[in-house]
Amino acid sequence: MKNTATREKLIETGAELIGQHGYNATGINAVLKTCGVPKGSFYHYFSSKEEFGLAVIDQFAAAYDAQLAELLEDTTTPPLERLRRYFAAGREHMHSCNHATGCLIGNLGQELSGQSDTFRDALDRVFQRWEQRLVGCLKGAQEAGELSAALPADTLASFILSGWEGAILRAKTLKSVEPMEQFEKILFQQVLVPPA
Amino acid sequence: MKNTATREKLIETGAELIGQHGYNATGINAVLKTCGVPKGSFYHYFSSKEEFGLAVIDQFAAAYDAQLAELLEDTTTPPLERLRRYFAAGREHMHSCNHATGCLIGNLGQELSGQSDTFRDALDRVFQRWEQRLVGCLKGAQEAGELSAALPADTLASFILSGWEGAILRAKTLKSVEPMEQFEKILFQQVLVPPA
DNA sequence: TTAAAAATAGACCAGTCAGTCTAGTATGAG
DNA sequence: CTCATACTAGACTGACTGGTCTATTTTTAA
Repeated sequence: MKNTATREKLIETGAELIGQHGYNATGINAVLKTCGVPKGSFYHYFSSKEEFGLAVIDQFAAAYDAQLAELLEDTTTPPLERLRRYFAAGREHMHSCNHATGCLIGNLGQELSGQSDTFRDALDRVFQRWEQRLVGCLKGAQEAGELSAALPADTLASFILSGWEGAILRAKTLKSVEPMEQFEKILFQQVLVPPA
Repeated sequence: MKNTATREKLIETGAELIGQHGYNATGINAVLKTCGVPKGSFYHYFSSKEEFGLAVIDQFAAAYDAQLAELLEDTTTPPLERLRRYFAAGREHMHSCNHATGCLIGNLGQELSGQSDTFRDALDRVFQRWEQRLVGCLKGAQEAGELSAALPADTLASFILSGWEGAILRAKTLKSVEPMEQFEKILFQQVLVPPA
């Protein structure tokens, strides 16, 4: 019968709590209590907390990537404008979580990549897929003549991802989206410039 | 008699372990065992784990700021060259810790700013002092004619700090300093440019 | 020399952690 | 109906958590 509803509920609740408090600070019992699932069910679907954590990452990454694709491959909008919309969506999300959650992948990357290679690999794959989406959008901008082709798209993508993740971190500690705005401002003013 | 040696040993060990495993994942007992100090001493010097964590942050921030000042205010070197040296030092540190530790303040900012306002405030103050050091160096560069005065130094400083922290995060998950190099490359090529 | 204060020492506590275990219920196949 | 499997249910375990407690040793000041 494969009742996946309970499994999904666990993952959804896990993503929420881990996003708010981190992986280590989120107890399995807290997840169970929040979504009203007994412990027996948890260990029926997941063999350990680590496997659960990886499932949370996978599910989040899939959903996030779909959203990313929708934004960055929207061919009815000029490439650089798509990027601006992506940044705007990130700022809105930051507001909506009271500057507390930020980016789940970034949070876990910081917390777990020194703790477990399994987690680090999983998170790095997410970052790389994400970077590839940026590369696609940047190449589109270069082909459309919106963006100088002097800089390689993959270097730019790495630069943007780093900067954006860092801006999210600063926004969390500052409790303000200002660092995200400042990052975007200079990025478009100095880096993502039209051909000379 | 104010024996501060034990206290310092605790803080030093704490910084090391928290840097490696994060705050929540570092138990007091582990700190005590590592540096051979009994629990009675710990609670003689610190009233709680939180107070201990704040002391670790303070001590780290002070040491880091001193190093930062030495690098960024070295008037025998042109301002932008000072910045390059600072980035080089960061990359070296990343190598020396096997891409595992990264930046203690960044790590804790990610892990704790959603968990405790006390920690968030302390970490934000560190970031802001850090940013001010950058502002000073950037203004020096503008005065020396190395850097266009078109962009406000404080916006630039925020941009650089965000980007650098994000690059450190990426370097941790990738286990390579490449993101740090790519960030530096584009920063100097596109952002920290001489007056037109 | 002595008494107060500083510091060391670690057994101990209640609570929480991830994970196990046994029992029971629901469901689908034959 | 029958039986195996999927799933629910939660009491329980041993290890570990931050923190307390009492006792002892060391140092300082008078």
